[in-house]
Amino acid sequence: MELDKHYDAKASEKKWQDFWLKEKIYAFNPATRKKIFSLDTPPPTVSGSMHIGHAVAYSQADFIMRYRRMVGDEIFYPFGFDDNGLPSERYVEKKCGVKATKMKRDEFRKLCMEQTAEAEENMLKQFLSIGLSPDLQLRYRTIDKRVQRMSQLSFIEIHEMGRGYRKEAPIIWCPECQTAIAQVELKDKQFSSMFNDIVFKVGSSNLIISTTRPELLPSCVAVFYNPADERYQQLKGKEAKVPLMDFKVPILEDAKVDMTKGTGIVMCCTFGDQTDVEWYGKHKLPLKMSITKDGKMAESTGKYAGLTIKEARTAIIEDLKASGLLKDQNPLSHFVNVHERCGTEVEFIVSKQWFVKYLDLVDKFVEMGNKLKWYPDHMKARYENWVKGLRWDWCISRQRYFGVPIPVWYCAKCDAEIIASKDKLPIDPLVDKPPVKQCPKCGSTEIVPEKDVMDTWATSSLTPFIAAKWREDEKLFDKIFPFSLRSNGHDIISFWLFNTIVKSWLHEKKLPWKDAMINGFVLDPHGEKMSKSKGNIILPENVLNQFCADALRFWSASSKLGEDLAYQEKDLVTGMKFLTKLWNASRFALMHLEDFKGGKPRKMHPVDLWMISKFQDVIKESTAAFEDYEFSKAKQVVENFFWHTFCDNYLEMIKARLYLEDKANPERVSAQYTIYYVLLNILKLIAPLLPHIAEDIYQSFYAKSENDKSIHIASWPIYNAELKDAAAQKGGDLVVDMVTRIRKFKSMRDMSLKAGIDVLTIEKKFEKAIEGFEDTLRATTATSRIVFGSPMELSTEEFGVKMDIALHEGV
RNA sequence: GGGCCCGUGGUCUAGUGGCUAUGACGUCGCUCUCACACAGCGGAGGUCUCCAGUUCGAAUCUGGACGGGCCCACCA
Repeated sequence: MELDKHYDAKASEKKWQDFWLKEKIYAFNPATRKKIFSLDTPPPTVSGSMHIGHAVAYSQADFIMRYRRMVGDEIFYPFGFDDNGLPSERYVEKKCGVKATKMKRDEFRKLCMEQTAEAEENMLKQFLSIGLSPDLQLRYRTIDKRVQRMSQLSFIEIHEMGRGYRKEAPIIWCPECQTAIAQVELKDKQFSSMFNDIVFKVGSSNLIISTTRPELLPSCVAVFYNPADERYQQLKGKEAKVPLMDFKVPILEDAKVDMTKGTGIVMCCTFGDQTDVEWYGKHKLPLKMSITKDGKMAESTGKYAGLTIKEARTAIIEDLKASGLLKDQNPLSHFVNVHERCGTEVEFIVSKQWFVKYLDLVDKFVEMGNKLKWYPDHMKARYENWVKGLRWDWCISRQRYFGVPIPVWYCAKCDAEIIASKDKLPIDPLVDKPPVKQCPKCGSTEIVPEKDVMDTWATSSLTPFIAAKWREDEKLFDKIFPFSLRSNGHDIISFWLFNTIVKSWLHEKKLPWKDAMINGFVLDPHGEKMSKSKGNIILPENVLNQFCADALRFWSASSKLGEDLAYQEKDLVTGMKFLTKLWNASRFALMHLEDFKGGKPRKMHPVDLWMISKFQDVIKESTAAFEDYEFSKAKQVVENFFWHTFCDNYLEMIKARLYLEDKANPERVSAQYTIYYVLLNILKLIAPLLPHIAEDIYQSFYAKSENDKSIHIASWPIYNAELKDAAAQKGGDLVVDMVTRIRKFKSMRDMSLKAGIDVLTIEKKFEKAIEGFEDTLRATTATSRIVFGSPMELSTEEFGVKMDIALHEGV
């Protein structure tokens, strides 16, 4: 079968994607006896569409899986979506024009279920359109009933271990969105503000304190100075009267106070910032909340009650001025934490939260990190840096709507926790009945449900469990767990990767995977991070439209593992050119293979031995690179060999033999055998990276003789030392070198490359080395006669060959 | 402030001790040679960020400086 003149990438990609699904090329066989290779990829959050970073990261993981499949492993390659939590809520609110806070919880959850399910179908199509090869039988959603059950089971087991506990803790709250938010949802924003020097009284003397948040005076619970600060030693143990307020607060020491800032004295309010939260805990300070959940001043603030934060700030400044307690005002510009979504300054409020106790396990987690094999190696340092910096237990409750409910009720009287029974999971305490009618502690019949849901990481940290059916299918789980490979971006080492290790340790006392492959970010052409506000977002669908999936993958394969990758359109163009070149070279090769009967000829031409010998090194290097997850190196090696050695040199060198009149001439058959073998194996080596075109060419010609239903389940080429031929390799390299030299000679004289050479005189000492290559050398350089003697004129740089070139007359 | 990574022709990049530093894009010249002009052949273009050290020898190792990136901490 002949290939069409032009490769229609779009049609081909669609066609083979459908084929792979239909033929179940990626199906995992649970009954397998083969070695299992399993992958745990990040379940994308449901944002409505795949972004370019996804496309690159998932392609990179896919390269490895396609390679392992060809090597002969049984592939366990699940694919999931993380529908829990904020991103989904945001997506739904935006898409449907609703607000979670203004809806009934049930209705909102129902809407989220419908919308995320729909969005996931679309996203899945996008992910498949770049040629990923997961087994869709292994698809999961983190909001699925079975996943909810698993997540709640994990919660209960952790509780049984004595590691789940509930306590009052300050949480980050967005007054605008009326919701608790996580630290990762914070953003720095620069504000111009005012440093207000206000007067606290200690006895009759003045103590000046600088603050940007005078409205928090009603919440003031202490003032601090640095124990090393000699100016304030005499204040120890004394109390300060808070201006405008009717109370005094203790003066305390803390090393965290910056002596150089303001007057070196700072007031602590519950709560102005993270440090206040810390001091509140550390110094056991009382709680005085001045700000309510809707961002207004609380009843307790007396005359300021009901004002917004800004109004209160102005009012208090005015009152301070009127009382002569405002000494000075200095404008300053500082960074404040705002909610990334609405840009509102966040507040801290206190409520009861669920925690997982794990600070005592830090050493264990470090040890686990050491056991994991990191690719690249240095990414381990980031993990360790994070683990060693942990200061708090893991807060897993969220005051949100769309997530896995915390499976607990409480006694309204004594606050006893009533945990759901394991065999009833999943449950929603707001809907389902508690397992007991009355409180086991105090006997009260008044039982209230928990409203909070779990942090999305509490569930998505279970992805290996989810995919391998932990506590569901123990036989399968034992086979799969621990996984072979985890792939994720370096930005979520401290979240997803770390949390997964935590859960895996708690439940199974094992590392969840053997290897971790960490990929970089996609940046814009200038090397900057993409963001909506900068307007420099590259949409994968545009890339796919303008180019194609294989080109996108080709570009994705060009980044070294762990390194960031800048989007350069020219790299996509390069990918397209490569596809064209591969197509054309194959077209040429297959044209000459139509009458090839198969089988290795007894006598191989030296040029063919040269080619096959050189190709062994390519197999070796490419395989080694894939084993180390170095797909960029694998790509480079094959790309370079294919384009330059195979096309530019080898195909040119065998043309004369291919066009021989006598089709059965052994020299021709030797060349046919060689292209059959080398091209097939080049296709295999490139198949993990460019699955569509490799399949297309394979199916057009090789499938009928190779018997594998798809190139992606064909066997990976194996390095064969017996095919290494030192003599042929030397001779071939020498000839290539001479050809280059002669091409240069002609090029410098503006001559056509087919311009004839009468006599080519080559230094005698090379006669033996190029024995058998003379005809090839003559044909490739349009030389009539080669003689060996003592020439003077040209010498090649690499081998020191000396040649004379006597041109035809009149050329 | 702490940790990690990076700094190679105009642009991107390979190379982790050794002959005249790899390749791609761009650029210039030639060639429409029977797979491919989305090509081929050839040319020009680099004090390998800087300084000091180790070494017979450093882009490569060590120390420092400068510049860029990411994560964390801080932000009264």
